[in-house]
Order: sequence, then structure tokens, then C-alpha cells
Amino acid sequence: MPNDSTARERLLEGAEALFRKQGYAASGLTAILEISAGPKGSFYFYFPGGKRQLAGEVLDRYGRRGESAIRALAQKHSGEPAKFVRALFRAAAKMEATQCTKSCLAQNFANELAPADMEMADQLAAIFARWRAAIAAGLASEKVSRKAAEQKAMAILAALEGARTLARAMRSSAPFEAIVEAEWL
Amino acid sequence: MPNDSTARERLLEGAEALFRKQGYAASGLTAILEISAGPKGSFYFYFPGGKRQLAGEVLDRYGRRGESAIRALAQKHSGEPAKFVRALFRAAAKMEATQCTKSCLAQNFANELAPADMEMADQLAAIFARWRAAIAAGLASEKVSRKAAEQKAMAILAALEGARTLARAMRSSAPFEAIVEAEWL
Amino acid sequence: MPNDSTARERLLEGAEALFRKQGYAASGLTAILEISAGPKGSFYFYFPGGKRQLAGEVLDRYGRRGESAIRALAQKHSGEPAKFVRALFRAAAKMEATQCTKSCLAQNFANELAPADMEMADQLAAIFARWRAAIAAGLASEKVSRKAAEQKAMAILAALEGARTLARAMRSSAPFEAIVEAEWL
Amino acid sequence: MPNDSTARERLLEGAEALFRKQGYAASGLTAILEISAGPKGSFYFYFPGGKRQLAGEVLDRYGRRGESAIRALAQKHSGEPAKFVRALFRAAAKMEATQCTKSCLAQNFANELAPADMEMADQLAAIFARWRAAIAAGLASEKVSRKAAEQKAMAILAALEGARTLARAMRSSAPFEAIVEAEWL
DNA sequence: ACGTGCGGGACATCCCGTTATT
DNA sequence: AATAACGGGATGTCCCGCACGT
Repeated sequence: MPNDSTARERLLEGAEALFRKQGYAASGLTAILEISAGPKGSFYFYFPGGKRQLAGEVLDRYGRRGESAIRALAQKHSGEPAKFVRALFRAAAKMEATQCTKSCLAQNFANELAPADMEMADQLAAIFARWRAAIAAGLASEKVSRKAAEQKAMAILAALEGARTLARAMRSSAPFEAIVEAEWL
Repeated sequence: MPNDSTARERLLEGAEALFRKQGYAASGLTAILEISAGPKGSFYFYFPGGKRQLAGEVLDRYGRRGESAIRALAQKHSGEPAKFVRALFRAAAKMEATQCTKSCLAQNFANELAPADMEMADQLAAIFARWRAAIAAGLASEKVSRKAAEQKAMAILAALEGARTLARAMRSSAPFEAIVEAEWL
Repeated sequence: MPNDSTARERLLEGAEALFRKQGYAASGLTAILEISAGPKGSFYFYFPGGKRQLAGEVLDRYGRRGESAIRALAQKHSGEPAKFVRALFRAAAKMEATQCTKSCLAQNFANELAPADMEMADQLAAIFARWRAAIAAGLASEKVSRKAAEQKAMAILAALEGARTLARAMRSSAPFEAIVEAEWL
Repeated sequence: MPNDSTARERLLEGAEALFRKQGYAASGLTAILEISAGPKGSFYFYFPGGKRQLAGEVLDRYGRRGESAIRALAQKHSGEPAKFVRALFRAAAKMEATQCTKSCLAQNFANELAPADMEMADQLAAIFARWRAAIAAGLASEKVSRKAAEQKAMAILAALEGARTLARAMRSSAPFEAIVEAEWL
């Protein structure tokens, strides 16, 4: 089970790339295997649950990666919430959105699968909750109550996700610049 | 006359419902025809461009409907930007996000089609630009410059779109409540 | 019944062009209507028997046109069989084969429809018989018996049809030049 | 090993039978799979290029088979061109044309696909060239120059192809008998 | 004679998941 | 752990034929 064989790894990476570019339904298994140079025959050895399981694991990694990235930023700008928020938005802007091949995986899955696939919905809710908590941690100070921080974190997360969508559609980083300028604290 | 035929209309409505529930790729043409009670044989009479054209027209209607809804709210709360913004968020919360069968069509298409389909990307950019402009119009007053209003409008739009995603994933209207409380002006 | 309305005429011409370019099955009714600028609604007024009837009438015209072309050549070179044969081949070479959009309609139909569609097979047999007779008429002289002329005519017709196929595949008029040089009499 | 699998072989044979009976466009993939008892799911495993690739391979085999058949006849009647030509025509008459389910595959493809599909046209041209060369080889002797042999070979090939068409339409072997009697040397 | 619209089936393609074999 | 092969269903597209109304 702690199987980190390269093939499996490549599959996860290839799948993430495709899911973020075109969504879940449009990313055929064959295409995933192809761009991963994945061993076709043993796909169901690694992922007996098929495409759906693969998606779940990809999302899990994605969620964790996101959370730790946020926490790293929070630590770096500890005690300076304003700087932290700016850094957060800038990071998102730089990383992904403008180059339109990468959208937010969680957003894609929320739109495509959430209502029909309860398990997926739960997983997504958990991920967003963790992200929000991580952001709230970066916002903490004596001035704001915990509850207020959580609420602000939620708003910030919403703005971030929305900016990603807008940036992808407009092929511009203007949305990120706009939310950087807003007053969040 | 040809464009107002009931069958065509039903097709557009059924397609919108499905696209918003499951996205573009996962919504098969057969399913669309079924829920629309659409005449199968004449689908390509109404939409010679196939599914892609259908999506384009659905999006067009959706974009226009959204814009006029925003403008209506702006007019109703003319001169009271704060109230306008609150009304905007409340409307979005009530309308769509919580009942998880409806996500934002523009968001779906941005994630699924934008990078591969330039024309779609342009259409989406235009729609988001119009929405932003409509919001900016509701924000206008002597106190804020036009440019500032446009930037704020972009941030508000981003928060709104993001809140929709979060609400869908979390099956809760908490995201909307969070952005209502944020300071936007 | 003596309906020579332009629309009907255009339909026949457009259908012939398409049938000769791509064959029967590959030429959709929609395509035929399009290139004929044909009135879509009244197609089944002109041709109640549908595509199959259209094909029959197109073939009929084609057969008659071919026969009279042969007879005209025979008359022009009356008493000079060798010249007649050469003229026959040259005419075929010039008319159709090299420009690869036109193959012999009778050949197409023979290959696509003949065994399955008895009526079509009969029609084709009749046309080829008339062509052969027309060629035989051009070959007639005191030197050759009627029977011998008919046999030679058949061979000439075969060579002509075959040369058309070869010319189309090779995109060259070499096949016609080859049969011109052969000794036919 | 993969290319000799029985299923693949059966597919090729079934496809040839149908293509020769009804042509390319009229032969649906489902029909091909059915008469081949072909494994439906793995069709695109064997032929990733789809129906078009299948047609290409069928034609390739057909072309090669024809060539070696001609060469065998040439060898058998070596030094006796007249006998060779007669044998050639008799073989064609016996083999295929009369039983109207089989027309010449190359002819079918030349008529249906050649103008739209350049690659196919090239393949067809190559096959006819090889057949002509094989016939020319059977015609070789001290009496005729190489060039003359090639030209005669082309005329013979044309006659042969044409006779096939006529025989199919007339449901008779008369066309073959006619070209046997003609003077070819 | 003609435009518009419908009915339902067939098309080639490609899908995801499972075998048996190694 | 991977290959080759299979099963059968779903995809979007387009087909031909036939209604209506004018």
C-alpha cells in the first residue's frame, strides 16, 4: 500500500494535469495513460476503483499540497496578516491561473461531480474546510476573534477561487490584482 | 419565428440545467434531448453546429440574464452601494448555489472548455466583463472614481463566483454569509 | 410528368456530380440538396422514390447522353472504324477521367449497388448493352461480320471503362494513351 | 505475433468481402464486425486508425495477392505471351466477376475514395503500377521492346478491369470472352 | 412546390473495465 | 506488474423519409 512506484506516481501527476486542464469527464483514461506513459495493463492494479478512485487520490494530494502551501505562507508572514493575504493571492496568481492549462482541481470536481457523488462532495468540503482553517491561522492575532478570523478566511478563500475562474476566462491576472487591493482585514 | 419555436426553447433550457448540474462533457446529447422532451431528429436543424453551438447559445442567454439581474438590483438600490452589494450576494445565495443542482455555467465552461476552445474563452471573457461593468455601475457614486469602482467590482465578482463553488462543495450558504460580512467599499 | 422545372433539373445535375465524385452511399441527400441549391421541402415531390429514384433517373440521363455521344462520333467517322475508335478513347480521356472528380457513373453504381439491387443491375446491363451496340455500329463495314463487330465493341467498351478507373487512380491519361495504341480491329 | 491474431485476420477478410460487395461507404463497421465474428471492443486495438486504416490494409493485401497471382501465371506460361494473356483473363473471369458479390477492390476504392483521399490515391496508383509491371513481365520476349510491353500491359490491365465492371453489371462472362478474342500482341 | 420541423435509426469513434497470459 | 485482447455500451453526428402549413 505504501506503493510509490514511479508508474503510479506518474499516473497521478498526468491525471492531475488533465483534470485541471479539461475537467474530469473530458479526460479519458486512455489520454491519462498516454501522457503519463503509464503502463496500460496495470492501471487497475494500482487503482482497482478505476478512474473514480484515481480522481479521489489526485484530489487528496492536491488538497494536502494546497494546505501546506498556505501554512508555509502563514508561517513566513506570521503576525502580519495583511502581508500574508497579499502573499497568498500573489502565489495563486503566479502559480496557476494565468497559464490557462491549470484550473483549481477542487473547483472542477465541485462543478462536475459534487452533487451526484456524495463521497466526492464530502472530500471537497473537507479540503475547503482545511484550506479555510489554514488561512484563518494566518489571520490570527489579538485583534480579531477566532470566529471573525474564520469568517474572513472563508471570504478570502472565496475570492481566491473566484479570481482563478475569472483569470482563466479573461486570460489575465487582473482579477488577482483586484482582490489584492480589496480591504480584507 | 423559427428561433422561438417551443422545442428549441426547451432544448436550451434542458441543456442549461444539465450543464450546470454536471458540466459540459458529462451531459450527453441524449440526456439533454430526454429531459427537454426534445425532438431528436431536428436537433441539428436547430443547432447545425451541434452540441458546441448549443452550449454557446445557452451561455449567451445565461450571460445576458445574469447581467440584467445585476442591473435590476443596481437600479433598485441606486445610490446605496452597500445595500446593493448585500442584495447581490443574497440573491446569488438564494437563487442557485445551495440547491446543489445549479452551479455557475460560466464557471463550468471556463474550467472545461476555455483553454481548448478560443471562441468559448472570448465569449466567457466578454460575459464576465459585462457582469463586472454592471456591478461597477451599481457601485458608482461621487465618492469613488470610476477606476476604483471597476476594481472593486472585479473583486466582488470574484468573491461571488468563489462563494458559489464553496457553497456547492460544502452544501451550505456559509460562504455567502462570509462575503456579505466582508468590507467591500 | 414532363416536368423540366429548373429545380428538378438542378437536383439531377448536382446528384450526378456527387455520385460520380464519391459514389452513391457517400453522397448524402443533404449534400445533394446543398450543391443543387435544391428546394429541400419539395424533394419528395419531385422524387417520391427518394434517393434511389433520383439515382435511377440520373443514371438514365447519363446512359442516354453517353449513347448519343458515341453515335455522334460514329457518324462523324463513318466508314473509318480505326479513326472512330481513336476518337472514342480521346473523347473519354479529355472529358472526364483525368480530372479526378468525375468517374463513370455506371461503373460506380455497378460496384456499389448492382448485386443487391436487381432493378439497378438491369438498368446498368441495358445501358452497357446500348453503349456496346452504339460502338458496334461505328465499327460496321463489309469486312467484319456483325457478330465480330459486337464482340470487338464489347472489348473496346471494357478497355474504355478500365482506362477510366486506371486514369483516376494514377491521375494520368497514360491509360488512355495505352489503349489508343492497341490494335482493335 | 500481434498481427497474426485470428481475430485481426478475420476482420480483414470480412471487410474485404463487404467492400467488394457494396463498396466502402455502404459497408458499416457493425456489419464488418458481424460477418467477421469480430471482437467489437478490440477493433480499435487492432486498427487505431479506424475504418480508413482497415481499408488501407485490406487493399494492401489485395494488391499483393493480385500481383503474385499474375506473376505465377506469367511464370507458368513463360515465353508464351499469348497463352499468358488468355490465362490471365480466364482466371479473372473464373475467380470473381461472374459471381456478383465480388468486384475489384481497387476499382471500388478508386471510385469512392481516390479524389478525396490522397494517400489512398497514391496506394492505388502504386498497386496498379505493380500489376502492370507484373503483366509486362509476362509479355517480355525478344520481339517486343520493354516500352512496348509496358504499354500493352497497361491496355490489358484496363481491359481486365473494365471487363470486371461489365461482367458484374451484365451478370455474364461475355465481357471476358470478348477480350480474350481481341488481339493484344 | 416549397420551408420548416419531426422521427428514429445508423454511422464511426472511443469509452471504461475485465479478462487470460506472462 | 505488465501485455494483449475483449465486451459491450455510450458518445456526437448525420442520415433518409415524412409530416405540416402555405
